Amino acid sequence: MQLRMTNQREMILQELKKSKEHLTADELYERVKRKMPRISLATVYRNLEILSEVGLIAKLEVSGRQKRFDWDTTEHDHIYCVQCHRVDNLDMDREKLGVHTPGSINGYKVTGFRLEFAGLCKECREKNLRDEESKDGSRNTAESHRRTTENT
Amino acid sequence: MQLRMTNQREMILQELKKSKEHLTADELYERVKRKMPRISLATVYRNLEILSEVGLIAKLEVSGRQKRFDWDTTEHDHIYCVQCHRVDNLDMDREKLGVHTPGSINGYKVTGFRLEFAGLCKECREKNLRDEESKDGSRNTAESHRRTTENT
DNA sequence: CTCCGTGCAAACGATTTGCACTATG
DNA sequence: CATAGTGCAAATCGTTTGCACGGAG
Repeated sequence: MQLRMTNQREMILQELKKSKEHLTADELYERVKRKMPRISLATVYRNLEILSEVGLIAKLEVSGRQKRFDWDTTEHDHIYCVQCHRVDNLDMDREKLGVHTPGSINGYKVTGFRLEFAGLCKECREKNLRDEESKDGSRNTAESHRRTTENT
Repeated sequence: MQLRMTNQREMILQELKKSKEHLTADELYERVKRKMPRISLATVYRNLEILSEVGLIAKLEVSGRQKRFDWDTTEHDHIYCVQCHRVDNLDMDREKLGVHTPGSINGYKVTGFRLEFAGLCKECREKNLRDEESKDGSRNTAESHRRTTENT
């Protein structure tokens, strides 16, 4: 199974690197489509998959949501915004963190770990502040988190 | 919006706790169905969602795949098997790990982190050994991970 | 008796796949 | 010129939702 460098593959790779963001397949599709209008979403998916298998890009599986793809294939951790779901790279080095990949835990042969910080990004925090101000004294959005029956 | 403890809700909760595993919605559905054949998958989803919002169970979003649910709501990390995707609890405490939730990174206000180890579970390792032995000298399964064009 | 919860089916969003065609190496 | 890759549409997978009915409080 020989790899061929097709125009669409090259374009996908190039757009991903250019963006410097962690794009989802369809975000990338939208961008690539601007230059190659006939490209199909399936092609984007297929190429992202292949490119990540081959090590040219990295596949990111952050907390439940859509997969994102990373142009930066060196090992690093991420932080994502719980509100807008953007993902950023962290450049803190893993050594300093104190987490080390142990040889084994619970019968597992450990191959690595994923450390992922969650928080509110600057933009969302600022946005929230603005919203808070304009809405004045009514801060009960969505979630309620009530506690009930507590069985056991 | 008052929470009611219906039979199906109770059953779901009970089966999840009984299993001591991190089940997906449909795994749990299969189990509950054995005792309540008319229950619907949608009910299981709805309840898992509600129960986790309310804090009776925990929702787990581990590396890309299906959501899993955890009877254990205390804060702890996980390890999952890259081969069979089972998930186990880790009881190492976070203090000892050296990772602390910093106040802020990269403009984010950090609210927490998720640490997730990956590895091969005992069962899969044993299985692989067995397979290896019987197949003798032919270890090229699936993945090849060849490197190609390396642009930039 | 009030609504929260249910079952069902249909809708959904993300991703994958089968197919006939195209183009890279 | 063989066959990896493409575009398209349909299929699949996990999950959510609208609706009319049922049962907990």
